[in-house]
Amino acid sequence: MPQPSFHDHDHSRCTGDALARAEALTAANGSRLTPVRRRALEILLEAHRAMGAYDMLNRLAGDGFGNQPPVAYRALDFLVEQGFAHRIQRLNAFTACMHPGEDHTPAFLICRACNRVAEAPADPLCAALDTAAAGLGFTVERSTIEALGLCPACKALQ
Amino acid sequence: MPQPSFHDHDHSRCTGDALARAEALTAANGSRLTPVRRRALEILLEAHRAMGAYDMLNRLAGDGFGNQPPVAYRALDFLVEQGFAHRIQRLNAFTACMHPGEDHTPAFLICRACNRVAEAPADPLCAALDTAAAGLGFTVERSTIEALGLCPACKALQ
DNA sequence: CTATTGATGTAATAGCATAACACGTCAAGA
DNA sequence: TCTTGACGTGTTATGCTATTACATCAATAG
Repeated sequence: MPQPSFHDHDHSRCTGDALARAEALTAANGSRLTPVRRRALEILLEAHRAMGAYDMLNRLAGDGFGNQPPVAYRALDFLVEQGFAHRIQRLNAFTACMHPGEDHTPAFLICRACNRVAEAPADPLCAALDTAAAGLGFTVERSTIEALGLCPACKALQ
Repeated sequence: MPQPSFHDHDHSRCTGDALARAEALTAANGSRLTPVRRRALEILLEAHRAMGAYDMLNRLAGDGFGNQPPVAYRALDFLVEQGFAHRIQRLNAFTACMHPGEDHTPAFLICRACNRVAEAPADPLCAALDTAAAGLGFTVERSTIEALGLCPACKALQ
């Protein structure tokens, strides 16, 4: 199940998979995938693109949940903590994780034309970063790797 | 002239150097290092740490420049465009570039305790990222590499 | 001389994020 | 059973970050 956003794929299936995995993981670790949280994850998965907290808030409010910012931020923070979603710094936005439960630090490829985001494997990159940092006496706890550019589809349209 | 922020160094000298280089570079490329812009760069260099746009704005306003946000954002955007400063996505903040004119894409090491930021060389990392992205058909134009963790000094205090 | 460009100043607004408090539920332990 | 504590949710209010739009001015090219 290779790269997500820049390739065609059975979307309903990947959404269902991710939800099922989220259920399983939360059940296993004692945290709770409550209705808001679950719905937030569904929305992220269905959107299949990076989504701002306020967009999420509107969707949640439309579904009968609260309509104040903390509602969205709390749900999103939970999903990020659990590894079900990632935060894209550059976009102030969130995106569903394509590999929940695998404990990875991905690189994000952000298309500046269509705004889609893909995850790319970045474990070797992170390792290199850790090493470089260690050389300066710095201990890395979390890393952010994001690239802005053009996805294949948008490049073709230029 | 190795790593900046996490080591002692002659700070007034590095500030002067950077300013002089900025003068030279702008003179050479036809852009103008106007008073606000120059002052913004001085402030960044003297602060020697990442600084939010509104902190910058206060400093600039105190020096007799305008006191509306665009004043700070325009100066900072200019400095970033010219390569005299970098934006730290994770902090919504800006920091003076330690190697102006060298056209590099650094990695930033952000200490979560003292909030200081150091630049680490990241050209190999960027190259790896470009390659990984190219494998997915994605063309990288700009990359952001930031690590959050503990600097040597703060680690020692734990 | 004037048309254009670039820089600055200002007002207004949009967008992102969090602190603080109230309330309800549920489960563990007295 | 009662109660206490932890957690989750809702809401108010606020603060921080960033941009759009418009007016003004100076320098310069034609």
